[in-house]
Amino acid sequence: MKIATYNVNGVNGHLPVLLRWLEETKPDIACLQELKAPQEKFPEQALLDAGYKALWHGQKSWNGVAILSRHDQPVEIRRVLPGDPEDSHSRYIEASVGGIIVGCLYLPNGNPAPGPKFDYKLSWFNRLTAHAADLLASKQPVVLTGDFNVMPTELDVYKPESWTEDALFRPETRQAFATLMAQGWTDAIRKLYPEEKIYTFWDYFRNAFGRNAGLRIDHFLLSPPVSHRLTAAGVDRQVRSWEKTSDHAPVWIELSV
DNA sequence: ATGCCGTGGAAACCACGA
Repeated sequence: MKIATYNVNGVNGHLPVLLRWLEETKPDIACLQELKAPQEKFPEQALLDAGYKALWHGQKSWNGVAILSRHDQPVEIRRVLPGDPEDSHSRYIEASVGGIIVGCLYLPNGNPAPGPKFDYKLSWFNRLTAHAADLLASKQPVVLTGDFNVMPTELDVYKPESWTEDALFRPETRQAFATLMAQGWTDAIRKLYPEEKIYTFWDYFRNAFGRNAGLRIDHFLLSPPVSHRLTAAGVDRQVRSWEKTSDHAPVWIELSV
């Protein structure tokens, strides 16, 4: 079973690329972030025609997350990260699909830091960590995936020294990620490729993709019952080279059944 | 060192992204 995650940076603006990627790589489950579309403007029919049933939580202009399945309809568990009734951003959706609990997330960017946006990032991270502990305690097979907006280590940044003050790489952010991982999650890419420079995002400008000036910020976190099923993982780098593409590339894992 | 590009929505610019 193949599960993928992809920050599409506008599900309608980049729909042709999304459909081409689904057609070419055929993930069984796909998690999307940055839909940038209100609930009623999600391209449900185009995805159904492509063979995918969807569950989504849209928002006008920004954010927005979705879970797609080639097989059974994803069964919604929640569409809000617990812990803050005032939080109006669509950044989390969770479903039972293919016998796995899939949490699809779009963690706040947090820049500029310090400041209120960075505070929001860290507080969102704390809520995620609290919820992740509950998920682990359930002993269920769980996959937490999406755009974490964190480069966990220097290996995950093309030029670490120029990112130390950035919200994606500040010590507080990396510490928050480390605290989450210490609960017992497995970083799928790092389990299989502990030493390789692997990126999932390249800026649109300064020829970032051509220079491979990238970041690894889209991650797959696997609970113990899932991590022992991991057989392969990778990044669909070629998608980033297509016309009218997202600034992120899809990431995927393969699980034994 | 830097939103230099790109999306979406409103308004012909602005917010936001990493």
